Amino acid sequence: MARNSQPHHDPAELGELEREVLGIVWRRADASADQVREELDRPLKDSTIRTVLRRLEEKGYLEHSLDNRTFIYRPSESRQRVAGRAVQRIVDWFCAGSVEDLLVGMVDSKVVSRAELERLARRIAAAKKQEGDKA
Amino acid sequence: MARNSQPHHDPAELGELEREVLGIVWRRADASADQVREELDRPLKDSTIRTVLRRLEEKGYLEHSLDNRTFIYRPSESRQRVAGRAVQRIVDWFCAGSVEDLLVGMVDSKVVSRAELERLARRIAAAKKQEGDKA
DNA sequence: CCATAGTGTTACCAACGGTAACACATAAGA
DNA sequence: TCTTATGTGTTACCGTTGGTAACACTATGG
Repeated sequence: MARNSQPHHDPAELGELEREVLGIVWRRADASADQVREELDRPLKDSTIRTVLRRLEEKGYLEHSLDNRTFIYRPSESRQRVAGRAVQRIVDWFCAGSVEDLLVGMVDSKVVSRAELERLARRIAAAKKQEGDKA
Repeated sequence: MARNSQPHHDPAELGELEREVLGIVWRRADASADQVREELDRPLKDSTIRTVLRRLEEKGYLEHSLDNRTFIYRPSESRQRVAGRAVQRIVDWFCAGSVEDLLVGMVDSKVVSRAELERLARRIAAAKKQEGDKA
């Protein structure tokens, strides 16, 4: 299931290399296969990179345009957005849909540092205030 | 990588059925293979369930004890804790380690409802106050 | 017209997860 | 004691996914 026809892809099902490449494209905002390869530590063949890029596009993470017969890939979505959905999935799976529950767990397991939590709370408050009335 | 010898397992690499089974054990707090099977909608063979349970134990999510030659499985960790680490991984991968960044993304993509955010902020504040001074 | 640089296609293999059969042990009843 | 039920251990098969790449094709620039 979920492997059907839903428009929204599934960030957890990215492999190591795919994540790495996607990360590079996100960092650079756009990239050709060659540029990606240059930013990789591992010495991978050109076809490898291109396969990964194509797969990422098939999965909906990237789009490409042409720059003079060279494919320029750009992210379809911000990494925050993708991350957000990934977290949503985790929440659904493991926390019965409750984000609070998740946060409690993160506090409990010290996944989040206290300092981070503090800034986080501030940030949330700000976001809430900012969007608080519309909708 | 990460498939090496680290003590901490990787929640994203659970399959559909594995998550389902793990969820059942979490809900029940403990369960035998038969009990798990009864709670599943799908009609799966006994050996299937047991294979999944064993794999979950190998991956570190479950432990078992004997109740009169029957294996009783129990979670090794709370689901919140596992979820917490899963989120941590996502943050590392997609948000350069910044939880704030993630939260901003979640707000942005409306993954979290405003009501949830509100309760969340309250909860964080409470947790912060509660544990605020020790450590 | 040829070489260079890029794409499209196809493939191979290991690992994983879903699914299960079968063999083995042993407690419990006949 | 012999047998049956019940539960475990082992092994396997198969489809999908991801890492990796070769090779063929096309068109551009010299």
